[in-house]
Amino acid sequence: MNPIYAQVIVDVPTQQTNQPYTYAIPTNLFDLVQVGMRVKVPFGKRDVMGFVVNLIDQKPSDRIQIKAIQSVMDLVPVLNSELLTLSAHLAQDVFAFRISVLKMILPNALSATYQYLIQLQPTFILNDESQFLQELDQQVVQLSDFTSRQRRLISTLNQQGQLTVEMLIQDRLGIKTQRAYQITADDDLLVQAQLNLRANAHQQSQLLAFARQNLGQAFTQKELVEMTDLSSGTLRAGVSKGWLQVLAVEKLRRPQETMNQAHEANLALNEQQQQAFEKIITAHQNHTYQPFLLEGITGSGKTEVYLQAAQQIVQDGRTVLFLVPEIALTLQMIRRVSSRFGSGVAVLHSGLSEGERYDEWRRIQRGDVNVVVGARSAVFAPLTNIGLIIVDEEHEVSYQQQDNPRYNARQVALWRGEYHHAPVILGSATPSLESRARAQKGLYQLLTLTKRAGDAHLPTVQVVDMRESLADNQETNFSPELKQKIIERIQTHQQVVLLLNRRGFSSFVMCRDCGYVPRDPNCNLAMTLHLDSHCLKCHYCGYQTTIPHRCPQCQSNRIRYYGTGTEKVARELEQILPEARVIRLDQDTTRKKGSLAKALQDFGQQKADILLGTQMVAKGLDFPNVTLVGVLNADTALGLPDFHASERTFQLLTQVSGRAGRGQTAGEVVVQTFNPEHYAIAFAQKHDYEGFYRYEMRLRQVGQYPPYYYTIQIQTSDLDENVVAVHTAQITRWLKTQLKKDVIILGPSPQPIAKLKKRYYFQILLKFKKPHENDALLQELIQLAQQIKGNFQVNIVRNPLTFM
DNA sequence: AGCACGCCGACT
DNA sequence: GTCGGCGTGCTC
Repeated sequence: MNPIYAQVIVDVPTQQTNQPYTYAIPTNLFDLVQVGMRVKVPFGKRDVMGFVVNLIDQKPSDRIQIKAIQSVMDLVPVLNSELLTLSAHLAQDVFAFRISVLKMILPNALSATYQYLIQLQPTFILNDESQFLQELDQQVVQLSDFTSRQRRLISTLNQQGQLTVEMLIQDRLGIKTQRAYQITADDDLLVQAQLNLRANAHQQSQLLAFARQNLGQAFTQKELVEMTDLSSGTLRAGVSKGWLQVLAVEKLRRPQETMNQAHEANLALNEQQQQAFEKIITAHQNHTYQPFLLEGITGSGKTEVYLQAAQQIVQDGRTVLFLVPEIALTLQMIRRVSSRFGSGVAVLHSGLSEGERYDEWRRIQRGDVNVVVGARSAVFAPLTNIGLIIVDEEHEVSYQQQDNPRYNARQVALWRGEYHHAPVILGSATPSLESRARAQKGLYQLLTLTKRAGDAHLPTVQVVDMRESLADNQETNFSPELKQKIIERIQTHQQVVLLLNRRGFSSFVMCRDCGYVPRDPNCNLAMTLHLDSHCLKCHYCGYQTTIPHRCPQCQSNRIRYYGTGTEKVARELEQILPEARVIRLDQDTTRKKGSLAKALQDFGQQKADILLGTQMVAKGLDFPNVTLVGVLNADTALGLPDFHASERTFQLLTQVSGRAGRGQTAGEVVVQTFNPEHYAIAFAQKHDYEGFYRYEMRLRQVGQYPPYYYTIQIQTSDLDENVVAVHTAQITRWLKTQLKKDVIILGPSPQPIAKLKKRYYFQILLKFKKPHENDALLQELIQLAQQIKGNFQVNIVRNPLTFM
């Protein structure tokens, strides 16, 4: 029997509607409705968009009244069964609504817009109240254009027949078309036309000649004009005489970076690269899911391994998904991939316009491409037959989406690799502890690259103790050592990269004399400065204390918050080195599209001596003439109230050190710090990732942090401070009775000041051993919290990266 | 989300 | 008495 009911996820993102609704398929839509398509369905008093997730032949229950699907929005499904399954899995995993996940997976262009067509009828009576309707400059409106009072009036007038309201659900964006001509006449007719032509009608004669040679074919207007040198007027004449027919053909909006890339040749692999390559290919040939952790020092040629493996997979007829972090270097990497794979590449990243993104997505959807390269959201590319997934710089936090749905692209990549029985390469010079630990356990296969390409060596790293530099009470960003080395480089026309670490900027207190940072006695994490309430607070467990005026360690009174900006540093540079040409790179200077690329290009062409920037200068830049890297303040991230602080600092220092000495001349790195003995800095100095890994893992184990424990953050909020406090305490009590004894509960800990939209926030933190052991309970918590009246809200974050 | 229902205070 | 404020509940 034919399925006559469709289960639909409706476009209403609430807890109560987070379930499939059953609709009847009317007979005229019988052959049209398929799983994975978007449909318009009546929902309550209005129509909404929805996704068909299942077809069934029986009502799930006799008690419910069933409505019929109104219309189908797609000709072919926009979601295949893999992505539908993934959406269900992700919704569970990140505690998000299924509809939010479905919409996130698709390009924005396919998210419905809800509009209304309002037409005034002859019976319309104009008065003060209804005047706004008369004054509407267009008939198509959005509900948000009106106040609730106006909406009420529209509804009344509609009932009285004074106006009609029609609902329009549309794609946010259409398919762009281009005028084209098809040669529809047969040869006889064209010959006849040629005979009847006036002798001086050269243009038309030329058109007829062209048409006879290309019978039945179609060309865009642009192509025709270029090929024949005819005017568009002649073409129109051809149409009116019945030789040609006008049609609209699809015009794909292609991102600029994919165009006209010169082909790049393969480089020879060294022995280590070759070994890594072969292991990956073997997994591919065996058609098995196998994650690889490719741990290769900076400059060891990880990219070459990715690209050659990808080539092999493409040759074998399967497709490749290549993820790069959303950083300054995304475009550079995309160009490189494009240059190897030509027109078979699609790109997806945040810099695309909605139209470009939609069109690239459609090229993938139809199977026109075999390689997709892009940032976080590219992990949802509708590729079929995936043979390899690459996650470059797998430790990057930008793979984690920071707002709901908070998915992690690296995790999704592994999920898809498993689904397609394909190898997944996680590559990094400084793998995340989590991934490295999994390699240790044998869950991932570890591949290592320890040699730099060519003759290049890793740079020497000098650590400068800023406590000494600042002893003479000068507030400078430059130690004498760094100053001296910069001067030398500029005199010999070499280039310098300076990193000003802004992460954790001025959010904590540090002693300028001894580097002491107040830490919370329970968690041993740096406490966050709250200037408004004049206190220091541990965001992890809620411990709170006053701001010290004297350093408890050395009794100095120079204990204060710490921070500086690139602008300030640039001014100081100008004083020290007036002749140096400096390019500044930070959020402010790179906000405009293309300005970052321009700045990097200028630096590459040596139009400047010094590149001064924030985190974005640390990753992936490859300038052979850079022989000195200076880190102005290595410490700031260490002050973050986050157990990842050391890991982030080590990664940043290692990555930025990798920018020096990529050419013939050896490189040097100067790291300025108030904590010269800190292990993250010491291991980075020795380029010793493995040493850092072992040391940090011991600390994580003792402190009961990931990767030894999984974490869940339960965020609660309300407009009323007392209400949220009471409910959060209640939830904590409930959790204590429900959770297993070995689950560690931290908190509740309040955020003392109302944050966004005047809401007050609390958090509870759970630490536990098995990844999904509390999922059912947390779902139950969401259900329970939903029944609480008022503005109280609960939000659950898996593996949080920040703790308020 | 958006819409109706229903309860309460402020007005022709 | 009724208009309209908003809290509450439902949508196949």
